[in-house]
Amino acid sequence: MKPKTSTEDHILDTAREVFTHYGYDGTSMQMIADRAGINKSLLHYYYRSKEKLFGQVFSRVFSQFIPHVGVIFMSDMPLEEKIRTFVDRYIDVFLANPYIPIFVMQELSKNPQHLAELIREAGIHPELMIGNISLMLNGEHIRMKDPRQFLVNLIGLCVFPFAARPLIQRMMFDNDREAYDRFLVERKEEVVTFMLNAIQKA
Amino acid sequence: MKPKTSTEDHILDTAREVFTHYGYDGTSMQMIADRAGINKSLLHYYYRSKEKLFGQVFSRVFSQFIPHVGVIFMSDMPLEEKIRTFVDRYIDVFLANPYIPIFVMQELSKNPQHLAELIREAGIHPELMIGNISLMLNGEHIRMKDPRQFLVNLIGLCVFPFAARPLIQRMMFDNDREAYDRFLVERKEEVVTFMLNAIQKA
DNA sequence: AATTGATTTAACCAAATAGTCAAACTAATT
DNA sequence: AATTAGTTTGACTATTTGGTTAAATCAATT
Repeated sequence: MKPKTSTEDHILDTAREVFTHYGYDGTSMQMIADRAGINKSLLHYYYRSKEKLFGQVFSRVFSQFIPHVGVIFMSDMPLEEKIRTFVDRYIDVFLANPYIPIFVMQELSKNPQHLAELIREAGIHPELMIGNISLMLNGEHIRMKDPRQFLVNLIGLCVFPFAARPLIQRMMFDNDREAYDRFLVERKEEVVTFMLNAIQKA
Repeated sequence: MKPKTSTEDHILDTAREVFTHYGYDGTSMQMIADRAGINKSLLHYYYRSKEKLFGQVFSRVFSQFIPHVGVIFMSDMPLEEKIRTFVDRYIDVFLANPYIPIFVMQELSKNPQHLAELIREAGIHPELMIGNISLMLNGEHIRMKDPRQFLVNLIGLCVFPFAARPLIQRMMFDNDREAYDRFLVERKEEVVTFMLNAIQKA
């Protein structure tokens, strides 16, 4: 009972799975076709080339990776709740799609040329975001004043455990997948209190 | 006036450059040969296959990526100095070899099979490290008790800005390379005080 | 100068790759 | 039943890939 457009979407979904796991160079059109259970020519029929297909996948995944900080930090929640909301949602995204962080960072590192376009395309306005957070950090009781350091710390604390998952899981958790998943969930609260303690004046 | 063994080493160095930037799949033997200014067959003469060559490169780079926390945290420095020393050295490694973080994480994510062997080979003993840090966090004035969360936070704060460099540099620094380099240096001190504030009891 | 061993090269091979194309199939319309 | 337009396939191509091999070059020793 697939809807009419199923094939095209099915290809995109499969391509996303394979590309995000193995990267652009590590993925062949044949792999995608096999995994999708269709003929390779169909990939070219719907998406003209590997690059085009990859482009579609990447811009989707990219907009998931870029945290829409603006929306959350623009609201009138108290600081603590802003941080908590952000951490919560962001970590959830990665729990559902574990390969996103490495994938995005690796591909961007290999060719950052289209980055400007991607940012525009995703409707992100970094300057606003920065200015916004700068205001927020202006309070009397806040130690940390640099919005950039704040953001890098906050995002890094969320992203890193996913990017380095194999390593950490093996070295610190006896390669026990479930134990590491529990760790990641506990981490939501941990990151929030960690951030709050760190930015407040002693 | 190259020393006798120059070719073999030259190949390994060049391979490291290319592999770390473009990844295993993104690198061809021809690329390495060209960049090294030698014939492709020489690569096979000295290192029998692409996998073997890559293996040598990876285990070298891997041992640079794994922070030798043990040595530093086993010493009798005061806590603050331990953290400062660690952050300082670790960030310096990446300032000198910017591609290491993404490279290691990406390749490990694609195939984590040899990880156990690599860890053994690098002479790392995670359990000792963990136990060690656990003791250190036992002080009355320390809030954070979980050595794993501590380590992931500490390492993540150092690694992330390098892994996500293209993104952060573009979004927060107008793609100004030098500005971002300054940011990274300032960050050494920032991370230290950030960590100290975060782990201490309010 | 001749011999010997290690180094370096050019020519080659089989497999895999992205991409093309015409033919076959499907389903709806006339 | 015939036509038509969209979909799917298998066969094909040109290029690139990792890898092999025999010949050429080089450097030291006799």
